[in-house]
Amino acid sequence: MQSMCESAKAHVDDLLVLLSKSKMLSILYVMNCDPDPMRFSEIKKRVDSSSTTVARRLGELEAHGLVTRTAYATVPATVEYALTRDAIALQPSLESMFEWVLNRADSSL
Amino acid sequence: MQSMCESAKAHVDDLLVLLSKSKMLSILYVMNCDPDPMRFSEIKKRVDSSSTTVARRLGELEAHGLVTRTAYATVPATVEYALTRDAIALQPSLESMFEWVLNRADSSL
DNA sequence: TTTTTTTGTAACAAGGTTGTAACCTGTCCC
DNA sequence: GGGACAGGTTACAACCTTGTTACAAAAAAA
Repeated sequence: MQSMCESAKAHVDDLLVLLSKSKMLSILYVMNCDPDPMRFSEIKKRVDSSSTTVARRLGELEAHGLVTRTAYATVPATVEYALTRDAIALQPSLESMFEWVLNRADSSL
Repeated sequence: MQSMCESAKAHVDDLLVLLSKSKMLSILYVMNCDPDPMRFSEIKKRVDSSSTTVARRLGELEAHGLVTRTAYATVPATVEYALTRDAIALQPSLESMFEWVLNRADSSL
């Protein structure tokens, strides 16, 4: 953590801060569960959070190149979010982390 | 996320909130890197955070049964923290997540 | 005409979180 | 007596983050 060059450390911190934001792991997880692009309302429903927070998180993910946003000129508007290749590379970690979480939640009942 | 019984959902949320707290992933990661128990000052130095935050995080981890705290009556006091078996089970996920993070930080230089 | 739908944004108050600085315990050493 | 050390705790101000509410747009349905 402390033994790297300054800029690498900054990038690592940046990513850890990103991943540690509320609902971030959940969003990445639900998007990973389903390989198809997902609509805003579907993500919001699955992670069970406010529009504001979901919109903020998706914006942050897009800014970091982890999701793409595609808007269609339908009525009413349709917007699809998809994970980028980089984000998909995170899939195995997320899956095993959630497996651990679910396991632990189960055994604590 | 939304399709489970209420209490399981609460436990999952609880764990996700825990893991999403600042420096939490870093603490678990540095403790995983080295299999030996680790002292407070060593953890603090490696994750580069304030005593207050490190103490709070370690307390939360202990409350969740993810670390054990052992105090020795040396002079001055020595306290060692160790991951529990449960926390060690999270190791593979953390390792591959950090690998992804480091990779990504590297390529963005 | 009014309502409904999707996908957001803006403002704001309430609450949560952080680091800093000060302090503490207990013993050894000067 | 006065440090120094490890491992914290406490108080507090500053900052960050959250949800809520209101609003938007455009067309189709009631």
